[in-house]
Amino acid sequence: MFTFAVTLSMIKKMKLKLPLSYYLNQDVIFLAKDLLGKVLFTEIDGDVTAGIIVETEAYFGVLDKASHAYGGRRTSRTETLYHPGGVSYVYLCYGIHHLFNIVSSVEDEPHAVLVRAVEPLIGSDIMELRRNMPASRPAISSGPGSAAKALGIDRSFNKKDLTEHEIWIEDHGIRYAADSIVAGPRIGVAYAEEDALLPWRFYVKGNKYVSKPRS
DNA sequence: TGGGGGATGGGCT
DNA sequence: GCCCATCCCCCAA
Repeated sequence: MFTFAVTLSMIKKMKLKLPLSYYLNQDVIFLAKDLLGKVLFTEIDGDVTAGIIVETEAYFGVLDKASHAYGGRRTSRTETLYHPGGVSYVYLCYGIHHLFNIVSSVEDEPHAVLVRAVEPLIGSDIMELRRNMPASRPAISSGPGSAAKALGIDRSFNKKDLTEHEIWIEDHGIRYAADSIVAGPRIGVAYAEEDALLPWRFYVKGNKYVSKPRS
């Protein structure tokens, strides 16, 4: 009986990176759900870290009152959202936290998926240094600000090509049963009026890295 | 040019 | 549960 470990170098040799065509999909609600289980990577000064995406939110472009692009708003910040799918959108929230989004769909259709939590997969030791806490604590990568920080994502990652090698996403074949994916209202978007109630937050039921909405 | 507010998180009570 | 850090964005003027 043989056993073997999947090493980082083996993973790097396989063609697991999601292709540009994946991000051009015009159904951002589908993508937000489909991205659960995909693996988000960064490589910074030779340090590779990666986490399994376990919580996302879809932002439905110009029609979505919760989106930065609502009503077709086009500013220097939101310009990234109008780019064709397959780039990152990173912005500073509350002056402190960097929030990472995946821009999707075609040019001038500013859809995006916010990554709200990841489960550490590769480089937990590096994440511990970035977060200044032990990897045993779910808080290390729970919530959009923490997930981005654990992966070393800051504003310099805005508008990066996700098919390149600074930040990218891979499919490692992780799949969740339909009944273990939960859909519910998005977090922190009360200002979006009726759109605040849309069930466009998706997460893996029971996963300890999924963020806890404040009650 | 000014100021109100935000797709949050951590620490303390 | 409460508090507030901290900075950039954005729109009104």
